[in-house]
Amino acid sequence: MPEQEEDLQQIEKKWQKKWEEMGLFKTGFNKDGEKCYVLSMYPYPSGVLHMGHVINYTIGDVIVRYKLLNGFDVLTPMGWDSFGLPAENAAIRTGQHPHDFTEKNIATMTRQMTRAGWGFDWDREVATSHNDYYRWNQWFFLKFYEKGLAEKKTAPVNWCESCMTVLANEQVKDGTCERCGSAVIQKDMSQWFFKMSQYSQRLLDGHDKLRGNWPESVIAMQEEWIGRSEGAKVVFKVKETGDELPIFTTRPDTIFGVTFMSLAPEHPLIEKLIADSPDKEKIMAEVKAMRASGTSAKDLADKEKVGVFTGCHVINPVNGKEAQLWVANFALMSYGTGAVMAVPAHDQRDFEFARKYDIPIKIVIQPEGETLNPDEMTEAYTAPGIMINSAQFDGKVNTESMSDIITWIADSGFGEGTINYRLRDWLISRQRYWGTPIPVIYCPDCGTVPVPESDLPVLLPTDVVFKGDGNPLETSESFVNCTCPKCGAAAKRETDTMDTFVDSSWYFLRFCDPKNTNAPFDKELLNKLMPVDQYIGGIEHATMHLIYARFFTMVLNDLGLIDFDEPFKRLFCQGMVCKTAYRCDNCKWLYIDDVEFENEEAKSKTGGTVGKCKKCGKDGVSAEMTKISKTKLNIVDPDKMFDRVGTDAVRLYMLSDAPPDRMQVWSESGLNGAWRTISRLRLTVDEWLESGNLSGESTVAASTLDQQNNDLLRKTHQCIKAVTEAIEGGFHFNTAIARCNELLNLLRQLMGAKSDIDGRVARVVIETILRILCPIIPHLSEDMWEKLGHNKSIFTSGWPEADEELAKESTIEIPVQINGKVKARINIAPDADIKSMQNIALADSRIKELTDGQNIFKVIAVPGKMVNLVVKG
RNA sequence: GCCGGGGUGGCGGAACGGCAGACGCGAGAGAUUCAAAAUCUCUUAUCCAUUAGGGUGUGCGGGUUCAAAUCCCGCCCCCGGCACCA
Repeated sequence: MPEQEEDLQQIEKKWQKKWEEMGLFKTGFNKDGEKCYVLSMYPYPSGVLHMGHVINYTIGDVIVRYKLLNGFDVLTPMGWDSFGLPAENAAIRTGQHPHDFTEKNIATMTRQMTRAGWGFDWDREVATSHNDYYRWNQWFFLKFYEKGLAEKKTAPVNWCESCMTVLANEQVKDGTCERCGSAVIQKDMSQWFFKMSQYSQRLLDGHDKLRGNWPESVIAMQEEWIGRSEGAKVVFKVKETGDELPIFTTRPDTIFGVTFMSLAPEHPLIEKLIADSPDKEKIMAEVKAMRASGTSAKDLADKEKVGVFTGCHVINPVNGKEAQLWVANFALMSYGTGAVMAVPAHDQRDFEFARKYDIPIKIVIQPEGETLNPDEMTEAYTAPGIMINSAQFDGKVNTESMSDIITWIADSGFGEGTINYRLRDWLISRQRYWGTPIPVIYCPDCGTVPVPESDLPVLLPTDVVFKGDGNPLETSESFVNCTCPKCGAAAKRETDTMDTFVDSSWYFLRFCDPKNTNAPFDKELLNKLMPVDQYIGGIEHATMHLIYARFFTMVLNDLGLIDFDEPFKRLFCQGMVCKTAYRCDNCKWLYIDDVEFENEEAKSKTGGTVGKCKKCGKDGVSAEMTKISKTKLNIVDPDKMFDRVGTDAVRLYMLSDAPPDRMQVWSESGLNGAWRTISRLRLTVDEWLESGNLSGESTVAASTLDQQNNDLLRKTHQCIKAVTEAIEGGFHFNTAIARCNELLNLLRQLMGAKSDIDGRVARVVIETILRILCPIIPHLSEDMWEKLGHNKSIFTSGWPEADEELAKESTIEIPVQINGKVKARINIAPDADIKSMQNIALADSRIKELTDGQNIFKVIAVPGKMVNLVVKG
């Protein structure tokens, strides 16, 4: 560990100041270069920097610096996602105003982020809780409203009892609140929505542009979330009441097999259907029980299928047959039409339901050469087969007849072919204070009136009370009471605020023009700077932020405000930071210091038992590699790490072990290794400077060198080539670092052997390593670069170029195999032809010996790779 | 169940048709030191011979090929996402 921590921090500060002075991270630094917008997801200002931020912003910063070295004009902004619940909860707890709480946290985190040395253009900083930002949320809302894309409607919504607010579908995980983990209930409420479902198909189509540049998994998650399915809408009629009951099905081929129909418990028609039933009360009680039984994943998964017969029947339009009409707990009001035609023979859910309630099962699809018997079936038959009992479709293969059936249904007036999406409208209302007020006024005479553009922003009032029971905004008289902009009558203001995902749906646009007071941004500036060339963030935003932002961008494009419809050209998702956590059966999670390891090896184990608990003495403490978290007592404080080894060593370690999209394992000893690597590099520079043998020249002709120096020079160019490919091929910084280590090891080995290294070659080697590693260890690279006599920043030195000629080997060693097993090695010219390779291989003494008296059937030679002899005894 | 990503030494990982284990961590031995830390050198997949060499090895079972961790077929396991979606 470093002895000169003071020194390290001085060096870091010195160079951060220098970069600031030279405007390294300002747009226009490489003003003739092609633009490159590198964006790391902005943080919520929690007040504490955690390792997730560190990996995210380190990757972003390395890319920024790499692009700068490659001559790009880089845009690297940063800001704050500063509206949201934690500030408000803190206000309820401590009485501190959310604004003060937020500003304090922003100040703390700015300090931490600056200290980390991440290159952001702070002149472009935005905070979404400032009214010069959120006023434009309101402005966009008005535009959406004009276009009919913002709408207030009463709908069953997700309500979190603990957060006291509604949640968007995307914010409900396994039936619990994504934020606080408590149960989410369904409630009918009148709420504001953005009509995102209208964009389902476009969101899906847009993926074609992103494929190859976005992680496959994120695209897959979005596709799943949007949930397109093709099928048909068919209108059934209720025999008893004459009501029309449309259903959506993806299996119109089974429509002749309908034996009952399921309605969602929330279906609006239920009350009317059972109005005349003698069992009315009883049925309604069961329906209510179904509605009440939770929506949490656990409930759903183990929930048995239950239902109640309404006493009514539906008429199947295709054959006029009657079928019982049931209410069933597995039918969802939120998908399709809330009514499902049930074909128990060919759908597993319907099958289970029919068996339970003794409803007939009718076969309409038969596996080829078999005859299904409804009484003996143990599960639904869902594979392809031959249609039977299906009128004119009998004898056809169901999967091939799908479109014919849909055409027939449409032509006969029974329904139509249709596409259904799982994606629903985006609920943006939140019953909270710390967010953007929705700019709407309710007038007793004029109804819902949008706030005129000229009256924006609608500011958050300060005369509010935070008690924790309901929306604090409602406690502000000055806010709620207003006059109608249309007629001047006394009116009430909307007290719902916007989901904070509205803020993050366009912050990347504001970064292009952060100070604009006349508009959210200037279109021409956006045309120059957008789209984001490289976006970096966590995968947890796959179906929330990344869908909302794409939707928002498409709407702004339709409104003519921007000229592109996909905001993020390339997306990179970093892996989680994990660390071994220890657990004792008695004492639960343990700090590593409370574990008595059974042996040295146990210290590096990432699973199984490792030793004794120091607290209670119990044996069998288990180790587990898991995401860093407070509860598992395996957190790492970035600030402490920076103090101990400096930010560069932390950065180097974060990137050196695994590719950055994989899980990162945090270990103290690994960090020490990174520190050692840096120390060796610094030592090497110092030794050369002290020796006085280092040349001032950094160009050297290979022809003037002896073999050893020539070799060193060649390895240097091979290193440049390999590193460039590793970075361009998907940010494989781990192998890039490994290549530099190899080169440094080689140099130090020669130095140790007191070899006669040419001073010019030494300079080339050292400077190449520094120029390659400077995006990763920027402060110390600059420091060494300066020591080597440079008076301009290393970041103006450009990315080193590999000289293909110099990188070429004069001879290479390749293996000679006999029947696929390596038996000897030979030296050949890298461009030796097959014939000469064969000759050299066959002339090798060891090969001669081994093939003596054998028949050589075949000699395979792959130029530049290997020779294989096929031999039989 | 479906979708995505994985399974390689004690550990993180490299190689992605052509020498398996780069680089780093850990461990062992030695050098230096009064001593420790730091640093440096060597060893480190495994088994047999241990001098030379030989066998076995990339989750499991098959296949293609002169050659497979890599390609194909069939399984198993781990991580992440979705899941009564009609």
